[in-house]
Amino acid sequence: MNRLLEICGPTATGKTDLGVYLAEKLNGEIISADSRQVYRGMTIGTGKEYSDTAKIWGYDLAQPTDEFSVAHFQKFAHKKISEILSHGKLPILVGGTGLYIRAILENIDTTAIPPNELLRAELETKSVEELFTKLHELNPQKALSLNESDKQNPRRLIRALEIAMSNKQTTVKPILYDSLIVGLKSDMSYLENRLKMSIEKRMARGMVKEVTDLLHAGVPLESKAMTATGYREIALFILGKLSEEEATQKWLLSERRYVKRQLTWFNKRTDIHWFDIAKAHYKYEVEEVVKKWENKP
RNA sequence: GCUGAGGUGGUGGAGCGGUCAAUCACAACAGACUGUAAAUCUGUCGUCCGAAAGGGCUACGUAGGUUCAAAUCCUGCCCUCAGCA
Repeated sequence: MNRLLEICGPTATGKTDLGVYLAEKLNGEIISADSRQVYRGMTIGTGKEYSDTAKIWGYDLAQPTDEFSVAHFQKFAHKKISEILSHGKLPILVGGTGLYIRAILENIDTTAIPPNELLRAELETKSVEELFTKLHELNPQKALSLNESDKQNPRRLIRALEIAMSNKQTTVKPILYDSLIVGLKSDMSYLENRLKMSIEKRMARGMVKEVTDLLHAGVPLESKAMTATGYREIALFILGKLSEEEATQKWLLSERRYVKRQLTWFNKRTDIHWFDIAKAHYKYEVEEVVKKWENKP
């Protein structure tokens, strides 16, 4: 089976950095699995990094006002991975968006069913109880499989209904790659420190200008792209609703909360090889593990 | 110094005699996750015992008082803010 190296972990742990390092050593190319780096014009705030030596795919796939979701990513990534493989190189999937990674490694199948905007608009007016009742009528099995949290999550209920009402059949897709998953993390106080520094760096690099440009280009404050951490906060600063100090403070807070959600997601997986980025030579340890995996028949 | 407003849990901020360990929001902590996923949603959240039901203890600036009962009413004191001097 084709090999795929996967590097995951919370934000600001140096995943791309490690990816570039390994790409050089192992003749690989990187694909970013990040739901916000796909947007053009969102560079500083989403932490895009560029390398002269390693190819990085997956940036700037859409306009911030475009519709973009896992399904688009899945299609893109599968295609890109097979291209890289056909050149005899190692594909390295690098990112912090759990669902996107899962869509590739486990090949999520409901992505074949597209959104139905009309239906969504209609369902959005209903209460979660009504949505649940309706789902229970159409697909009792799915309805009963939902946990207490999802039963009260309108977005998930609407999507479940969308699937239940679609006439397209989903087929279980096979797993396509033999993958090694490397995870990067450290303890929270260490990560928080890195977040702080990363925000300072991004501000110095021109985050305010980047957000100003987006606003001038007509990207609405409520748009999905603008929910990326930091963007709304800085936009509010630009609009005079927050001081710079307040804005960066709130930004740090949302980064922190994002990191925790990412860790909740990744910690659940049992197939991740974790490395502590606070350790001086973790890169070499990763390299060793990866090489062993690569040389295995 | 005088006048007015106010001091509530980690924070903002309700409550204005009993149903108050105190609405709500935020933060914190834990969790969910199959086309919005950096999104969305759930649970916990004074403290102690308990698996739970439930129970104990300490709390609404501070010291007293009134009352069967006070975060809520009265008085002194301390502090904060606004206006006048």
